[in-house]
Amino acid sequence: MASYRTSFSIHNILREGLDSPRSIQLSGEYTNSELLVKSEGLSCAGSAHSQDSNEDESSRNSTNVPCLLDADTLSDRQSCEEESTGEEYPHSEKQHDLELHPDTDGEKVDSCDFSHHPPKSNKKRSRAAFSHAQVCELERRFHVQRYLSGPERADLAGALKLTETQVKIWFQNRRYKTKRRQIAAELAATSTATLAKRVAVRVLVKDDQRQYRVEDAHSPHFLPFYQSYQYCPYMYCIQPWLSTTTLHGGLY
DNA sequence: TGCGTCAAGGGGGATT
DNA sequence: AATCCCCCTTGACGCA
Repeated sequence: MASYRTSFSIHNILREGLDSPRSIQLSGEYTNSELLVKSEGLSCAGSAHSQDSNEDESSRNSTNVPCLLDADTLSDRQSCEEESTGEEYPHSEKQHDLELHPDTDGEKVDSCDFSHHPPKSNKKRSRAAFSHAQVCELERRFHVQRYLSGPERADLAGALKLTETQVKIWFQNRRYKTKRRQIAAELAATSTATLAKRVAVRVLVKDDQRQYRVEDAHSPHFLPFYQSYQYCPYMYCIQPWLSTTTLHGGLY
């Protein structure tokens, strides 16, 4: 596993946030000290992030919410202790480059400093890994508002030392991720309910006559139709709208 | 090594 | 034309 390191640290962010006029307090939603606590103590850890399904309009209007993280987001990143005590953050070369040239975009990948990891190919794409503090702040902001205006995006990008494009794409991906999870959850709920209510029944018919007694259907070899897909995947090809001539002696 | 996650690529539509 | 968005895919990465 490659560990990306730059001389850039959270303290740099925090120091800039404290010293520069572009304070980390972007829209009165959080303060420098809050970010300091979050970054050094990382109060976001283990918090019960609002589930995606709960990210409703009300959350957009809320202010000063604690820094929150998805469980998965938290889990697949380094521990807070690691990040908070270390002077350096994992960053890709691209990320480093983007920070050095905040106005540039993806094309800059090829001109990255690969002194630590010589490129195998000039076209090899590297994936930026945002720091825990950056993700934490992005998540917190996302929880407050799911869409950013141009100036808001610029402020957030500046505060987090990311490009506006990175912030934009992060919010885009985050919204899509939220939607996917919500759909998956709804699908799981409805399919469970549907399966409980509806059971597909196979009926063997020939010459308009049922070819078995009803009680036979309870025998193990009469699998429900949907179960038979598991064993006969090609069965989905059998369409119910096929002509009766075709299906006589077959399955309905 | 397969799989899940995630930042980014890119197509296509809507808006200005 | 520029910009944003959604949607899906790609490629890198980390983990069991």
